Amino acid sequence: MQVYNTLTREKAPLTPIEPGKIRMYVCGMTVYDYCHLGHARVLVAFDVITRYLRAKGFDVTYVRNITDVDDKIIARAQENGESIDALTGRMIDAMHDDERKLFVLAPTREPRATEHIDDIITMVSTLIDKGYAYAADNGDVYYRVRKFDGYGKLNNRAIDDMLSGARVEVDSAKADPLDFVLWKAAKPEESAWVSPWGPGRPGWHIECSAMSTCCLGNNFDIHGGGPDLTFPHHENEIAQSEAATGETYANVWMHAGALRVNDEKMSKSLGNFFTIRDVLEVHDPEVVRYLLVASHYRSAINYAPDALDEARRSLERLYNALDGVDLSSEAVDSRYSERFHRAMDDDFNTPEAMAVLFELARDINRAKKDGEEAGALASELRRLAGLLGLLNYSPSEFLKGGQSALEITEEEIEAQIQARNDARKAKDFAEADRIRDTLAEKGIILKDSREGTGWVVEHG
RNA sequence: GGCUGGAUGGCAGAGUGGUCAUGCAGCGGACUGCAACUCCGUGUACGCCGGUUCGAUUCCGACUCCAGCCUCCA
Repeated sequence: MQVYNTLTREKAPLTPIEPGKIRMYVCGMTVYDYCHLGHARVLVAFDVITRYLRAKGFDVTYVRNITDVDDKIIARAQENGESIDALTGRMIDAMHDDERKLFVLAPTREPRATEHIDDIITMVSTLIDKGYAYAADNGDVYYRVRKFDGYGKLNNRAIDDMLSGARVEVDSAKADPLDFVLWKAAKPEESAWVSPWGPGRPGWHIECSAMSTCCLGNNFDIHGGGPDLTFPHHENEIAQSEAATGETYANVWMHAGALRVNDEKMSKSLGNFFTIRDVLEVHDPEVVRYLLVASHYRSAINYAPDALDEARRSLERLYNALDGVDLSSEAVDSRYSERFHRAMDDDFNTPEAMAVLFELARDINRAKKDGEEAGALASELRRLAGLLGLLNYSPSEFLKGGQSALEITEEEIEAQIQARNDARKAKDFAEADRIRDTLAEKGIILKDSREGTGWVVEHG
């Protein structure tokens, strides 16, 4: 199993710290708003990684935090005129709902920053004791970046290069512009936690260091996150944790690629982001998931309207292959499985793994055509796709899906099909075609076969 | 400016030192009353210039262009 490590910028064999076990931490959401497609990308990427590692027999402990204390949360709660707890509670529920819809399995643990304030305070104290942090006059506590030798190693950056680009902060209590905040003093009106440095709340970076260490130990296997977290967030986590514990923090750093919208960066500041729930209003969750899995996890994905339509048509091919085949038989054909695993073993190469799925589909279709038993192949297709979290539905569920939008019931469709088949028997093809066209206008596509007439719902 | 990663057929997207990615779309054929599904066939694709090699899209070097990070963001 080869995995690309952002820290070394190369693939290397994955060697668990404890044989057979993988301890993984992924930076989760700041819960002040609904999750957007960029979140979906990260969620799905690490879901596939977890599913596959487990399928390979690893005992995976997957920890993904929730940031439920932060400036943006405070601001948004105020804006909405609701309490912080009400806001974060609502957003956490919504996030779980989005995840389930996208077939993302729940992480093993989901620690919340507010539940780890003591651990955070302990770590900040340790950093102060070791000389890596200092309490400033304004009540903030800062990390002394220049004190940590390895600073910049994740991003291959020299400290002095950063200085030239650093923003000049007019009104700062920092001893050095590069220093970053570990503990923020509360403003008079704000709710705050008691600390040795006065009332305040944790800085963003420290919570991940504290929670990952608490849940997984000082040294763990994989640390993941979105593409824009490598700097400064992950760089700062390394500085905090390694200074505090004296041990190597995460062995492997994994970062998902960016998700772009119509060839533009998707960002809060540009305001062009799609929430997951908006997209799922219009598109089947598995279609969205397919789109995300069809590219390698590290490459950029461009989200565009056409891309989802194409994803649906590709998925239809897979479901069409499964359609009408008995899926109860045992899946055993090592040829496909071997190739699938070879692809996934190479840094989770999902596009290549999916090529195997489509070859399976073709072989199933050939077998069906030749009247051969296709059950074992179909079961294999379903099993392998399941490792990617795909083909969760029955073929008819998927192919006949989206009926809620239809203005015709299943009974009416069946009645029309019967009427058409009567017309066909009577060689009244004009009438038969008229019925078929009428149904087509309503989004119902008929499929004649030896076994009878079936139907699917047309999309797009 | 610094760092990182890209440039593959109409589109999406893997990969490889020398016969095949895969999907969508297109075209031709088969099946069908006609369709849909499906099957078979089909495309001088690898940014540009040099080098290494019997042979490079794949290795090396230069160049051009693009994106991300360096500021809250997954």
